[in-house]
Amino acid sequence: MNVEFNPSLNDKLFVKNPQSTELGKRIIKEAIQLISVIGYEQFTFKKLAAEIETTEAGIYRYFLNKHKLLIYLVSWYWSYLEFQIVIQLSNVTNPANKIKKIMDILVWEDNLEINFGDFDHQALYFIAIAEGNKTYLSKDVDENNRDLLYKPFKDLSSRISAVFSEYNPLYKYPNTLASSVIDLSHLQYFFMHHLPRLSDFAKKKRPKDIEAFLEDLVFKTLA
Amino acid sequence: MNVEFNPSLNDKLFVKNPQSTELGKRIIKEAIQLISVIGYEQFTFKKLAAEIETTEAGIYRYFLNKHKLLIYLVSWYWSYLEFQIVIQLSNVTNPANKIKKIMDILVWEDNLEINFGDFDHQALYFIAIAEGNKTYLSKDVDENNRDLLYKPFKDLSSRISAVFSEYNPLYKYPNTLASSVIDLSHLQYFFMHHLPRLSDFAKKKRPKDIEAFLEDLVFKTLA
DNA sequence: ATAAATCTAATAGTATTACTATCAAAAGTA
DNA sequence: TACTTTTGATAGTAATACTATTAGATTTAT
Repeated sequence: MNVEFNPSLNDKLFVKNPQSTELGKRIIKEAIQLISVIGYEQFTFKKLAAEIETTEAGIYRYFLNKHKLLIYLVSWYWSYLEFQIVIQLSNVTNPANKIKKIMDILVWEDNLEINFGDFDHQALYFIAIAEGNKTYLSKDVDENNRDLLYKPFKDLSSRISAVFSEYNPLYKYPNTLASSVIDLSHLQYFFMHHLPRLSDFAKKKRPKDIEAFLEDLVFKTLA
Repeated sequence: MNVEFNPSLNDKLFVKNPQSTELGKRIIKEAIQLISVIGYEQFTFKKLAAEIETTEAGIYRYFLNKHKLLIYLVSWYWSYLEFQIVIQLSNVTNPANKIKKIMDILVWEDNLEINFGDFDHQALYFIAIAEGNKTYLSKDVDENNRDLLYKPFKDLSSRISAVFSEYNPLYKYPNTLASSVIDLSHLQYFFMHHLPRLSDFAKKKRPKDIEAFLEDLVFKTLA
């Protein structure tokens, strides 16, 4: 199945909109591949340029630096998750079921039947896991925040928070719990694969176990 | 009050033990200052060398690169937290009180009356918050893990996990919950100050509120 | 249809970063 | 005194993170 999904990301993320040209789209597609393979630190515009057979300067025409490119990719991912939540919750009325659905969306299996755009979704998921919080854990966080670069992340969090409040209007920390759950869905996936002693799921490495942990945590906390 | 606390950190973290010489100790002290001010990305050995009036090469004699130096600093911090837990829990018998004490240690006020070593403890706390997970969110995580570089973090997590299991031996995910709580204690401090919509404490910015959130979360989850 | 304007690509640079190597002076130690 | 360790100073390299300039291609205006 193939549906259109084109989130309108903040202008300040790019010099020139990569969705507007063929080269721009190739930059996005190959950047996802390359970052997921070699990691953000080892990733350079020069290496990316070599992959897509253009020049460094060609990429600078689209993105000011690699940090903005990372924020662009991860923002796309947050928007995508929010969109998933909106459509998958559209015909669910029971708040408990909504929460279960959200946990299912946050923790992936590679069970995605709907593909948006021509790129490797799982690679983008891995980028969100391993590099996602580098988008804000930097000294320019306040400036970027003023430019609204983290809006997709906050929108996602707010939407989850709203469901938590629907389930229990008296719970005092819905925003904190929502941002925590998003973060943990990634962190525990990483620990499960790389730092087993920090996890209880390292033997079987089943994403479903992380989902169970998060569901248990959320339902008990909201009870 | 001044007490000795010198964790013996893994040999592979450094080329030459910085605790063994005066210059080494100055490197640690000023690195903490500099990283907390300009952030890990902007931090370079050249800038650090300028601060302490030595040369770049002088610092390379102690640390292979800035990533190892960061892991060194953060490892020191994990060891320090574990030590705090050990001493502060030594005369507490009630598991619930132990958990409260742990949350209190994880979330700081600048209420530290005991100082170990000659450096800015709060600056190191800020480094742990903003840069801590960059120590493992990198492509060399598996190699570093084989070299046992993350042992202090895991030891801390295991100790907390053990208290959770003491409180409720039937809880299925003590390790996951422990590593989650450590991470969240930092993440929510960061959100509270920089990304308010992701937090419920941005108005008052009181660390005690984060502590209350975590306590509530842990006790309900373990119940 | 042609000139002007604009958009894109390619080349060539620079400053900084992340190192490595070497050599000699100073200081502490046996 | 000799020996080892520590520090300092200098110099250099490869890679990174950009910037500036120009030429070619494409679009638009007349």
